[in-house]
Amino acid sequence: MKLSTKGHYGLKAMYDLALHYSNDPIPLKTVAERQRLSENYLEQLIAALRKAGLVRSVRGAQGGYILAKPPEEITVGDVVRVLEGPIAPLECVSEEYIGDCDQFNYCISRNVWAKVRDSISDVLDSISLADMCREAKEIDQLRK
Amino acid sequence: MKLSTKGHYGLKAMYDLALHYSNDPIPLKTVAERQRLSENYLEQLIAALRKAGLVRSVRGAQGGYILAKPPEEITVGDVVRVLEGPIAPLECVSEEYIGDCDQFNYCISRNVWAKVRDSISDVLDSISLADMCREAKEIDQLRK
DNA sequence: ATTATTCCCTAGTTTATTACTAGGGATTTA
DNA sequence: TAAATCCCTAGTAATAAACTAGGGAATAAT
Repeated sequence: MKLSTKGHYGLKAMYDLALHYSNDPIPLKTVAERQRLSENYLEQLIAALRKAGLVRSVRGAQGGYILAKPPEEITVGDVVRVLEGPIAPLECVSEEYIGDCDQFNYCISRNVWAKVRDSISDVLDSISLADMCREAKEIDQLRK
Repeated sequence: MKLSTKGHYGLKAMYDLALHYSNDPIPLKTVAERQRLSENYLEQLIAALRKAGLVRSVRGAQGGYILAKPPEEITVGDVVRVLEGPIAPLECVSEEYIGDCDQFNYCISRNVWAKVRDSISDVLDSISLADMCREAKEIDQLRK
């Protein structure tokens, strides 16, 4: 029952872009350093996020990445779905499943995984990047 | 974001044992046939479940497996934890984590996965094998 | 113009895991 | 004693994860 690092790293990157959200693009190198991630690897992840329309890129010197929408309008679910594929603990509970499982319609254990999927989706879709930034601020307050 | 087949197959087997729960043990061969699983593979899974105390085994002819407790007292969470390890979308949100992540205490994305973990746990712990049997019966009723 | 910066793309690599298969031994009932 | 059954270990093929490496294309600053 595991996530890959893709979702985790990708979310960290998006969170970083949200924390520093402005009109100026942020170079990936900066993000990678701040979040301590491999830049080359992160490149691959953010490419997927760009193709999905969650970030915009600006090429050339002084270039970088910016969120395509304000942090309030991007949820963790959006990010995770791009990087990890559809949320589905098992293939056959994916919304996109076109399968050949002969027990499809009366598989009881399948119903269990469908419930799990729904609860994961609910959580991920209920948290925006802005929520994460807010939480970070609160934690910072408590420290002082 | 995937489960392995272990959890799925193992749950199917436990569900099968629950459906046919009585004083007599059920040979694994029967379970494997009914649930269409590889017997050899299932052996490995049920060995883990036995060591965890969820099923009892009876050796020799007329032997087989029986649930160690009535279906009401075994949850899906019990089964899944044995086969998939602790419920944790990421290592560092496992209860058992003894780690070296330097951002441990202020990693915001980690908090997200902790929420996911809790919601998965809630779902899995709220469903017993008996619940699954009941659901199967209801579906069967609707069909008639 | 040129150089430095940055995004962009693809291919290769290492390691681990998954999902088995295979086969033999131990135990018990008929 | 034979058949049924659990029990255990080792091997294996395929896949995916998590990168590394390196070069090309676009743009801004000089």
